Amino acid sequence: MTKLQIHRREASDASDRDAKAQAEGFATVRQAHESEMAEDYVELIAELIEIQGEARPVDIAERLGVKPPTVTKNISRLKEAGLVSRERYRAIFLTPEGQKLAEACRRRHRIVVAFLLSLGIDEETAERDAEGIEHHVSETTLEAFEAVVTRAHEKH
Amino acid sequence: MTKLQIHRREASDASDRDAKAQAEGFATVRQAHESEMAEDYVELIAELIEIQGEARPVDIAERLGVKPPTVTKNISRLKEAGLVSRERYRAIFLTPEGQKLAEACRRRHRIVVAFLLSLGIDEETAERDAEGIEHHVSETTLEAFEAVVTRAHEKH
DNA sequence: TATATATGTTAGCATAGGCTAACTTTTGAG
DNA sequence: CTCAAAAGTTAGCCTATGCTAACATATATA
Ligand SMILES: [Mn+2]
Ligand SMILES: [Mn+2]
Ligand SMILES: [Mn+2]
Ligand SMILES: [Mn+2]
Repeated sequence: MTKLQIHRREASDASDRDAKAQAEGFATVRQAHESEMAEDYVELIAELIEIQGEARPVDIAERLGVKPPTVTKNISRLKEAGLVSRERYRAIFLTPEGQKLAEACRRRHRIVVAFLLSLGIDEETAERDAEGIEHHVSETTLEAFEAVVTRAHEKH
Repeated sequence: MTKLQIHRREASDASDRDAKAQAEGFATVRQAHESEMAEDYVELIAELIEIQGEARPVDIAERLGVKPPTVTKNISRLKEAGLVSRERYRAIFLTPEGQKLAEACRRRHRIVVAFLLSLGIDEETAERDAEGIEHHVSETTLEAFEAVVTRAHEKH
C-alpha cells in the first residue's frame, strides 16, 4: 500500500461508521416514501368516513388534489395490501388492519400539528408542513413532540 | 335540487376551503418529493468536496446507499437541471446555482438536526429523522426551529 | 320510469428513481 | 510501461405514482 492508499483507507475507517449511518438514514427515508401513499390514503379514508359516513373516490381525489383514475389505481394497491376492502363502483372501507394503521397515522398527524402550533406556527403552515413531516418522525421524536405539547398545555 | 343534494352542497361549501387547503398541502408534499433527490445530492456533493476535495460517484453511492448506476443516472439529471457540471469519468462539481442550493440545504439540515438535539433526541435518531424532515420544513417553521435552538444555546 | 349527470374504471402513456449485467475507462502496483 | 483492479457508464429491466381519453355504471331529476 502506498501512502496515498493508506491515507484513503484511514480516512475511510474514520468515517466508515459515518458513511454507513448516513446510508441507513437515506434508506430510512426511502422506506418512509414507500409507505407514504398508504398512510395518507387510510388516514383520509378514516376522516371521510367520520365526516361523511363514507369514503368515495371522488372525495378522496378532491382532497388529495389528484385525478380520479389515480385514486382507483391506488385503492386497488391498498386492497392488494389488505388495508381496504371494497367492491367495484361502491364506497371504500378500511379493513381492521387499515383501521389500525389509520388510527396510528391520525394520532401522529395530530401530534405533529399540535407540536408545530405550540411553537407559534400558524395553522395553515402547521398543517402543510405536518403533511410531509409526519412520515419522517420516529417514535422517539414523536414522543418528544408529545411531551412539548403536553407541557405547553399545562402552562396554557 | 333535493334536500339531499342541497345538504351535500352545503357540506361542500362549508368544507370547501378545508378540502382545497388539504389538497394544497398534499401538492406541496409532492413538490417537495420532486426536489428531494436534487437537494440530497448537492448537499452530499458539497460535503464530499469539503471532506475529500472531490465528489466521486462511488462515494456518493456509498453514502446514499444506492448503486453506482443510479448515481450516474441522477447526476446526469442534475447536470440537465444546471446544478452540477462534469465530464465523463471525472469527478463532479457544483455550478454556482448548485452551490447556492447546497448551502441552503446544509443550513436547513443543520438547523433541523440542532433543533431535534435541543429536544433531547439522540444524535443517531436526530440525523435519521432530519434527513427526511428537512424537505418538508417551510421557511416559517425553520425560523421557529432556529429560534428554539438559539434560546437553548443561550440557556446553555 | 326514462334519461342526463355524476361517478368510477380501463387503457395507455409518462417520469422518477431504483436494480443487475455487461462493457469501457482510468488508475496505480509491480 | 504494462496490465489488473477500481471506478464509471450503458442498456435494459422494474415499480410507483401521476396523467388524459374513452368507456361503463350508478344516481337523481323530470
Ligand atoms: Mn402525509
Ligand atoms: Mn396526514
Ligand atoms: Mn434529505
Ligand atoms: Mn440532508
